[in-house]
Amino acid sequence: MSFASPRRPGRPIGGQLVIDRDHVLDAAERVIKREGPGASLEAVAVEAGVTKPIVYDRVGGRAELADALAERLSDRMLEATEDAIAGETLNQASLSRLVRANLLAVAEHRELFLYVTGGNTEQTAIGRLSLAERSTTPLAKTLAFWRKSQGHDPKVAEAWSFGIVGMLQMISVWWITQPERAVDEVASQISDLMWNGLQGPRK
Amino acid sequence: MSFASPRRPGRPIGGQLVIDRDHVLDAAERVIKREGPGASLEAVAVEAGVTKPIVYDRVGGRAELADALAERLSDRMLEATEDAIAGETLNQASLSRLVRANLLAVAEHRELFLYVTGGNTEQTAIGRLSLAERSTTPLAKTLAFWRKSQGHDPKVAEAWSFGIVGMLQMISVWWITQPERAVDEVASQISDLMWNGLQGPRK
DNA sequence: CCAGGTTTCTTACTGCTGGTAACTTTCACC
DNA sequence: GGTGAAAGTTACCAGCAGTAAGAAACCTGG
Repeated sequence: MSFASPRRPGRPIGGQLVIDRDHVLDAAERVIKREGPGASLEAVAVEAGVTKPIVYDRVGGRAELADALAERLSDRMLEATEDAIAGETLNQASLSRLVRANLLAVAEHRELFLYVTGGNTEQTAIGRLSLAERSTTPLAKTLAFWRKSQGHDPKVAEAWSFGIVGMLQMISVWWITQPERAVDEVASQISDLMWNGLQGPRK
Repeated sequence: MSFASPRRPGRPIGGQLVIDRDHVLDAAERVIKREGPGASLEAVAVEAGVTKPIVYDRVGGRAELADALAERLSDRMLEATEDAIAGETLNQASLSRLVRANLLAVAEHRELFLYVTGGNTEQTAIGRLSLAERSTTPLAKTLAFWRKSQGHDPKVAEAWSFGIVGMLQMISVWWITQPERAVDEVASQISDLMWNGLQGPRK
């Protein structure tokens, strides 16, 4: 859609804006999937059928692109994990399915995941946190509620959610470089660790 | 030491090799500490008092530099965490000290940590795994032994150690961007989560 | 003692990328 | 119709990773 054919400089003949932000972001995802996490903004522009300044106008520079793609990716992953537990109350089995769904979602968007969690060169932390925070914010709320309902201090929720997300991210990176490993086994092992940890201290 | 003054091309007057690998790596650490994780190889060369081809000869390109620095950093962090538990058998209190020592070590080498765990652009995963694997390998051994001694299946050790290291890395990144947060509180919360998780299923 | 090869380092370059300034064409309004 | 805003493109700059080629000192065989 919106095939900006004019190779001619100047305002397009039809008038009005032709290329929207999502068109550029879609192109970016295709390029990253094809060329890997090292894909350049120039390649994104070519894939989108526009020129570089358009990319900068619509989404900003490299850091902002990573941030925008992080938002899209985290939405998809949240959706996938929520589907996995399907409204069921949290228990060991549903947690295992959640971890499994997370691993599979990362594998499906492998290159995109590496791009988003990878370096923004300047402030590397931001890139990794930007994906993480979109997951930790809802997770922290759930955790705080869960803790309170069990008569425990909900204050740990924020730190725990970052810990859990970090665990999932590292396991994902590790797993996608170990293709022979069975996803069910890894998901089961990790969900065991998480589930026991979440129970709080034994009396 | 080894102040290569000759701005003149050609073999140095004293004969023999003058700049060794460690000299370049030391310079790289200083530059990264001063200029942040985005420091260039050119800046490293200047700081070392040499030119770029020397850097490439001694340590290789950007990826190899990150790998070499990851090795140094992981050595220091392992030392710091081992000092924290000081040979004591693993329990909840010593685990908390371990997590605390880890956080403080990351804070001390903040920029270097971000450089090492940050993007190697091309294959981002490698950079993060290279630091992680140096921690997980000994940790997995310890975990496997611990599990066996408690009558549990030691097979989970590898996945668990990656999960734990990922948790620590993410918590570290999060914590160093939240300077107001008390380190003892975070260390205590995270060690709680870990300790309970490690205990295995309750009967 | 000196010619040629070896070691060690520098100069100078290529190719690419992120980012931007300046120009060009069309539209919309009065 | 003329004028300014809108929407693009061309063409550029600066900086960086990485490398090829050359220059000075040292070493070795005759």
